[in-house]
Amino acid sequence: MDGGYGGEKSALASELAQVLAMVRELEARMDQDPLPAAARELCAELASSVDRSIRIARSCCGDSPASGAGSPTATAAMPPPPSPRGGKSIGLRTILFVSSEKGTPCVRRQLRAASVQDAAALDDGLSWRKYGQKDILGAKYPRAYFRCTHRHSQGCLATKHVQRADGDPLLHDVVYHGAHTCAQAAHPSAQQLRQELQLQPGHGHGAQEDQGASLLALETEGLRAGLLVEPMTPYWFASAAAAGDGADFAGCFPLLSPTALDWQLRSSHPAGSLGVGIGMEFETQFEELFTTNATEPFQWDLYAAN
DNA sequence: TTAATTTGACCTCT
DNA sequence: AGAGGTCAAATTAA
Repeated sequence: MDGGYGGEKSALASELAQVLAMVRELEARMDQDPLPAAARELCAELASSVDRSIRIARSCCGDSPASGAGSPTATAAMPPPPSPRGGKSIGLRTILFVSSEKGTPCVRRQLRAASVQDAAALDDGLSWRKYGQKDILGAKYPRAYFRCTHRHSQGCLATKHVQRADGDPLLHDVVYHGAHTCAQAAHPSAQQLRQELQLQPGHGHGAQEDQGASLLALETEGLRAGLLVEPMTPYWFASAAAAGDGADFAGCFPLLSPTALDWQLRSSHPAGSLGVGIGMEFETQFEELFTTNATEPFQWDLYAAN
């Protein structure tokens, strides 16, 4: 352990290095033929990364968040990197996409390591055996395929594949297919995965069945949100301030969809009335809500903003 | 010696 | 035909 602020300094350094890499990539794309979607994605990533950097810097330097929103206890409890789910993974930020593509539910996580060294620790605590690796068209890094070590001995069909994100060696895309049915199914990670895999379209959210739709679950530092979205299209959070006028919900985050529609995530949970400032960055709101009300389940709904 | 990883070949799907 | 996913023999590590 590197007690004190060592870990956070390293996280900050890697976060800033990532920002730099994205800026350079963005610069390079400016000269190309219109690639609005790619540029927009980069901008969203950039904004999100800067936001995280600022928060890390604040926590490292003992700077108060100065927002006036949220309770002091909440901000004091905030920064230590989350310990996501029992395993050795130091996964710092997780985004879950629960999809029903090809009829087989899967869970997609984006795990960011604090440093290149930490990337090896993106282990989820479960035992996997690598059975293949493939270069993916247009991707900088190959995709590695894993299946459960106990596939043959216990007939466990769980698989996953891991791919490093282009332009960001710290970001890993992990897609899980199937839940563990072997002995390690009792492992916290496997149990959570099983739970997530049960979040399928038409189940448990009151959302109507929609042909080809997927359930998108977002998780930031353990706080979860679930919503029904269009078929497995990538979504990004915009960092713009929310504008939930007239709504009863204090927690209201903008979600930018590739269909050019603006969406808003609204919390119907009492936690939404915790006095969180509307103008704060969504991730900060997420963390504020989570740290002040971590034990409560959250329910979210997706609204078109226009 | 056993288990895990690597890697080229093969299969399936679009 | 090409891309993604899986198989299995060869190789490496424990």
